[in-house]
Amino acid sequence: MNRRATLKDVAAAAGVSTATVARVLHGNGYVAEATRRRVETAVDRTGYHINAVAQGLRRQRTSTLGLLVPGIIPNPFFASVAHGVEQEAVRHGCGVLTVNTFGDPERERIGVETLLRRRVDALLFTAPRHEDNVRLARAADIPVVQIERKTAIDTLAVTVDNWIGAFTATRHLLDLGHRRIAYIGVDPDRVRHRPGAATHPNVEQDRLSGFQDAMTRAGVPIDNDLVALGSCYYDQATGMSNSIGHDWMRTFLGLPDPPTAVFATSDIFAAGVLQAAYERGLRVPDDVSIVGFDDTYAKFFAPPLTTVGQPMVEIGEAAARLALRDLGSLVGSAERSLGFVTRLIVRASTGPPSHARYLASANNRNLNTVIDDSITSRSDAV
Amino acid sequence: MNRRATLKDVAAAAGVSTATVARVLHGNGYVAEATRRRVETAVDRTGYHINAVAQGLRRQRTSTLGLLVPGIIPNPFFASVAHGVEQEAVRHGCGVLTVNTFGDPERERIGVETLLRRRVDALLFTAPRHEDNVRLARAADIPVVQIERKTAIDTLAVTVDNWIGAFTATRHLLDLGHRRIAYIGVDPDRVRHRPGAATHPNVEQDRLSGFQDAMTRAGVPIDNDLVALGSCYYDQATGMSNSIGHDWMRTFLGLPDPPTAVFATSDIFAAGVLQAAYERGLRVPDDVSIVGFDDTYAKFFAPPLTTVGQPMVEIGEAAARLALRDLGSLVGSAERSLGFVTRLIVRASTGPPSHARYLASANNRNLNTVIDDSITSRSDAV
DNA sequence: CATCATTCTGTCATCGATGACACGTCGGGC
DNA sequence: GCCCGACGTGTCATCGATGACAGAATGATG
Repeated sequence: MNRRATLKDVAAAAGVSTATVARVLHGNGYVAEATRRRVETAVDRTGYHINAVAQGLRRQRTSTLGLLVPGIIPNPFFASVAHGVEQEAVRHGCGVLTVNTFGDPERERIGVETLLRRRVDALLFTAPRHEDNVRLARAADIPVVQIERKTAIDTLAVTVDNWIGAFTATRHLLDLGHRRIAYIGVDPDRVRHRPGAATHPNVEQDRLSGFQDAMTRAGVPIDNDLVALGSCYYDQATGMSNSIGHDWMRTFLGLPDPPTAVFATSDIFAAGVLQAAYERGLRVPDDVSIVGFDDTYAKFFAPPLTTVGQPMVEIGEAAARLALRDLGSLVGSAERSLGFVTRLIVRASTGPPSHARYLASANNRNLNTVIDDSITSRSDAV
Repeated sequence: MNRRATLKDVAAAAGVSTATVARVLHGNGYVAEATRRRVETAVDRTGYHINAVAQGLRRQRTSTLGLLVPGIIPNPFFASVAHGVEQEAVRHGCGVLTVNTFGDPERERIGVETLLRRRVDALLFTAPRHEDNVRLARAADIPVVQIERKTAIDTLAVTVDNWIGAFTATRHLLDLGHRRIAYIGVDPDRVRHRPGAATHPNVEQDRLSGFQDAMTRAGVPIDNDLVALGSCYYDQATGMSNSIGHDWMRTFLGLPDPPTAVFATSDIFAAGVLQAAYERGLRVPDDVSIVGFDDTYAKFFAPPLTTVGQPMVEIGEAAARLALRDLGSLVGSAERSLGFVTRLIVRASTGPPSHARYLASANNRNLNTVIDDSITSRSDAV
């Protein structure tokens, strides 16, 4: 079995024409029962596997989605989205070609060109980095989906409401009685002013606004000393983004009046916060409460972290579905954009501040909240 | 620009034949300077991207690797390996088609067939699940690489020495003065007796043996109450593998003479151990030392975990290189199998047991060890 | 001036599957 | 006996790039 069997080989083995074999393979057209059986045994005997390359050329359809991700390391968020995309694609008989861009516009461009060359049926950008690249994809006349972030180019899109996520998390802390709440996030301005960058949703701005709005509505003043804005979510070189949370938390703890709660806009930032707290011998949530974002690492920490969960797998699935639907009917009949919401997942890292423990009680307003008792039940840890 | 431009379109636009355009594109054969320029502008003007599908059919080579992974969730080990594969593939101008098998033999089979249909140039199995599937791939006459685990079928392979990893970790704890050391791992027998399963290296057996051998050589008896053997690394349904570590640690802590150190064969097991310790108000490493495995989550924990690191990205890269080299020269001139070693990464979760703190000192033998001071320096935490 | 190597370009069969089309054989209804 | 629809099967152009081959033009050499 040196050369792979072709349709022709099978046809010869079964003593029929290639058209008949094709009919058997795809189950369309008329084929006599006896012939069908003869062909089927011939297929088995020759170990024939249809050649998807030739098929793709002929059909002008490869049943392949192209997926661009900034890097599945170190952020498991993208791994989960990619997983969702793959899962949904497989359900539709499609494969997924994944390209890592490392968040670099140039690599992203190369990725787009590679995928266009390979004639993917649709192109999915996760956190697109430069609008020129999205435009390039658009020009190829295939469905394009932007996930999580969106450049100025109009395409299909799947996004998440970050404002409500941040708002709910902050509100949760306020409801517990916290007043000195620190925020560790990324500076919206630095992201905004990158040329060609994604503009909507403005993830960083929305998270910051959600925090600010919750504070303001509760009549709690925001102490600028407690608002830490970095330049990015993780360091490309070292990947050590937890050091960002760690360093800021150390700074906070050096303040005359340190925060009783910290809201970090990523589980990895929160990891650093937790580490700094641990170093000082602080108990969580007894001495300080911590909320993360993403629900990636959160449940593995000690204590398991309260966090703002994003439906990562569902996002990926929705993106794939959007792309594949658009493949079917070119008229954009249904919606071209899907929005998801976050949910606050309450685990064991948040509780009332020590000085206000007495007013704890159950005035914890319910606003899109889930209690995760899976491992360390709340009562267990407090 | 409704239809994508083809070679013919470019040729027409430049007033030459398709052969000439091809020559310009690939830079081989003779082309007059003036013609070359004319063709190049025609390429730009038409927005031409070579059709890799047609190219693949003609050349009988798709420049695509097929990668089977049990699932990039919840285990980031596979995500990192996949990342390495992708990175190396891109360097060689190849793409990667990834299929998740969820560790299910049947899904693995379907994945192999899908990838064979798509005529990938090589097939990489990460933790192959059933030897029949590997055999199926072998029959297709393309390079096959088995990563991390290996079935009875002979192919190219990339593996890691787990024995030395477990041995070193245990030795590290012994050197620190620990005698009551618990082991949380997976039962080698349950894995071994799965039909068609991977047999080499026997990851579970090697890790257990490494632990046992280190203890035995140090003359320390093994308490079977402190050896926990589960059935798998993570629960397919819930993915909550940290509960395994959590539950076992609770059991250990209920013992009359609890362990002073725990060696868990996965960072996620270790996460559960850490959580259980935290619930009891124990300090790490002051009250109990913890060592993990994989170096996936380890550095994000509080305190950052001492762990046995596996060179995940390098493994992926090596696997891709092996596959691609074999593509070039069909004669297996060089080695057909690559072995990697683990390294012990010492962070802040291990220290001398409290009753033996006085004999701590620096008799910490060096055996393939790395000290990671990146965040929480050791002295800082102890 | 003949010869030959070098440079430059075009023609066309091929990779393997597809599906429109044509052709042939039934059996039933008129 | 004729016509028509339902079956059953084969032929062949096509998708787009490739590269072997042939042919043509140019310049150099004896």
